Amino acid sequence: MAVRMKDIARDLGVSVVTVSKVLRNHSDISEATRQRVLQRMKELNYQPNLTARALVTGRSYIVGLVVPDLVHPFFAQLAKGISAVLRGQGYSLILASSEEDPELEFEEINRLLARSLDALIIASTQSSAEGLRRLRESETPCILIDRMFEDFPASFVGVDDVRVGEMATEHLIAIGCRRIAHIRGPQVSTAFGRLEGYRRALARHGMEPLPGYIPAATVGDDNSEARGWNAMRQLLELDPLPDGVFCYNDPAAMGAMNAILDAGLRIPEDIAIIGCGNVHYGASLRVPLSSIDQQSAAIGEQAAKLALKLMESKRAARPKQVLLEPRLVVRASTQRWAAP
Amino acid sequence: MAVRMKDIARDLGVSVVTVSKVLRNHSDISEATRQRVLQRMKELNYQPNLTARALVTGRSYIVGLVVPDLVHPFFAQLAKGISAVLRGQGYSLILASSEEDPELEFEEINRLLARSLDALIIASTQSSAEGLRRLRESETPCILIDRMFEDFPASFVGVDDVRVGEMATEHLIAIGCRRIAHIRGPQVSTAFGRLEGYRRALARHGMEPLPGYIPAATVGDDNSEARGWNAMRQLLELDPLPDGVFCYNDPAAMGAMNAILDAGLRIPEDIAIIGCGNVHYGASLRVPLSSIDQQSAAIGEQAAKLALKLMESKRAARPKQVLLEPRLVVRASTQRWAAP
DNA sequence: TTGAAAGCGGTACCAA
DNA sequence: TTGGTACCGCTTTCAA
Repeated sequence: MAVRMKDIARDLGVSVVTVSKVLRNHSDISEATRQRVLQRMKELNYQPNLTARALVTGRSYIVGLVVPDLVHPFFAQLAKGISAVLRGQGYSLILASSEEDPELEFEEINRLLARSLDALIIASTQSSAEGLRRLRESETPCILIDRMFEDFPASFVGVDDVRVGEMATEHLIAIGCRRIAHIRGPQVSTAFGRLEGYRRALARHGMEPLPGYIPAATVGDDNSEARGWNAMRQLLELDPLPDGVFCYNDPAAMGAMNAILDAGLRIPEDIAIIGCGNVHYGASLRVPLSSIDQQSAAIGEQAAKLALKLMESKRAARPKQVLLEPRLVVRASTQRWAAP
Repeated sequence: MAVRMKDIARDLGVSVVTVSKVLRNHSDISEATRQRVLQRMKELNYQPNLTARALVTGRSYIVGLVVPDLVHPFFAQLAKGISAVLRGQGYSLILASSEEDPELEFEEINRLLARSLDALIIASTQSSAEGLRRLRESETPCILIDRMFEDFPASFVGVDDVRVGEMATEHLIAIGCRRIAHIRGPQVSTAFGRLEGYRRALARHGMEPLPGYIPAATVGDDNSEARGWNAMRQLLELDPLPDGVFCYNDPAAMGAMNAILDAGLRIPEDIAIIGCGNVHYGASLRVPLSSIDQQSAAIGEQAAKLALKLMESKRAARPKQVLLEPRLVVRASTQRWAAP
């Protein structure tokens, strides 16, 4: 069994309290005693039981992270960034995946709350903040990432998604596209924002989406790539064909690109494609993919730092919003000259 | 604050013990009392404090997972699979990333042990089992995945890496390659096994690696892709050039492919490439990548099931080995006719 | 400088 | 059927 304070105390003929104080560097312990205790701890390889400590202090040093899909590189990078920052401060990370299912997410949140987390970081899949009510009631510091809710008073870290949509669409316009479609994402703020940005950019240039140019993600497709492929198939039925497509994320863009190439069309000559997320293998694809960088590493880092701040502060700190600026990354899938 | 048993007991004029028994479906509670308690629990939305429960029962319902790199799709899929199986049984998953650093991994293991996990699943980055000594001493059920140690009596789930190496190399031979190089991985069992398989397959056909044909991964490269690129650059300096390369994983293969294409050579006409892992975007690459499927989903699932079994069994169950058979997936990067 | 006692939120055992 | 008591491993308070 594991070594306990009791064991050390017994061995040294001191009390448990004394051992506890040494462990936490209390000043009211004589140097001699301190040394003896430290010595014995080292010998026995003592590790304090964090569960017990959590119970009495109310601080678990555990942070929860809920993401829709771990395999999506964006969320994997996020998790990595968060984990790296927290590790340095002695925190552990409990990970839960919602599989893009609001119901499942709800259950996972409850389970996590039962573990008395010190903070929860979540890219929620809910379409309204209603499902997060219990989370708010628990008063656990909470940080939304990537996807936000207007009516939910929590901190948020993410990119400005309207800017994302504008940036991508403006870029397609700049390279000469005139019939620009948008493969949109599921019912979350990210997708809404990007769609809004797309509309605004078009409007600014006196354009608007042609009928059928905004195919919705098919429900039931198990991943973004399949959704992108299906949505692109729909677009390829249209007349006139789009000459540029802005996809709500990179996996969808990969699916769309495959659909285009399989149909015998060329990228970017016939149809230019831009995605979002800038996944790290984007440069190695059949056609290297232009993308709007979502700053996943920065989001993870900022979210973790914000979590640390919220956990340290005694009183409930005011929610804070961190909006990062997206960045355009141009690769072959949009590399062509502007039409005259 | 959160609702406690004490609150419910007080409200109903019963004892805490009674409440506790209802919660755990003890039979020695009258139906009437049971209903009243359940009723009140629902009203107050009671959630048992898992930390407290863990302290007294010695079961935390937490499983730890340590991987070298979350962003690597193989490990992301693994984590997803494990999490899915455990979720159904009420377990949570604490995730730690070792960043391929044995020292860091050592620290993470210690921290996890302090949380009294019920089991630990680990793709270890240690080059010997020595760093895992404390883990064994703790008697926490432990499951090695992907990478194993001969001299460490723990369960293992993974593919047969010698088979992986043989399969890849045999395939290159079958399509007509005669000068086959191998870009090898870091100092872990996976890499050793694949290298061994490569040698055996060559030997079986009366071949052997030419000098310089097994470039070592450059230390300091921050990821497999960069390693693959650098190693391929070394190979491209050689005379004669290899006409087939087996890479220890897919990211390395992607790096290698980029190096080849950037040098103006063709895949697979000049050099055929095969990787390992079968990452899910492999089909969308510049040249769709042939690969040996490592069964990441199956590994995750099996590891989680094995963990469940070990946790349920009272006495320390004997370590069990699960060796999965790899599968060859042929794509364009090795699609060419055998030489006459 | 040290430690006895109380308690964190539960569960186990046994007596009422 | 119900509940008192002890206890899990640690921290906090306060008296010695």
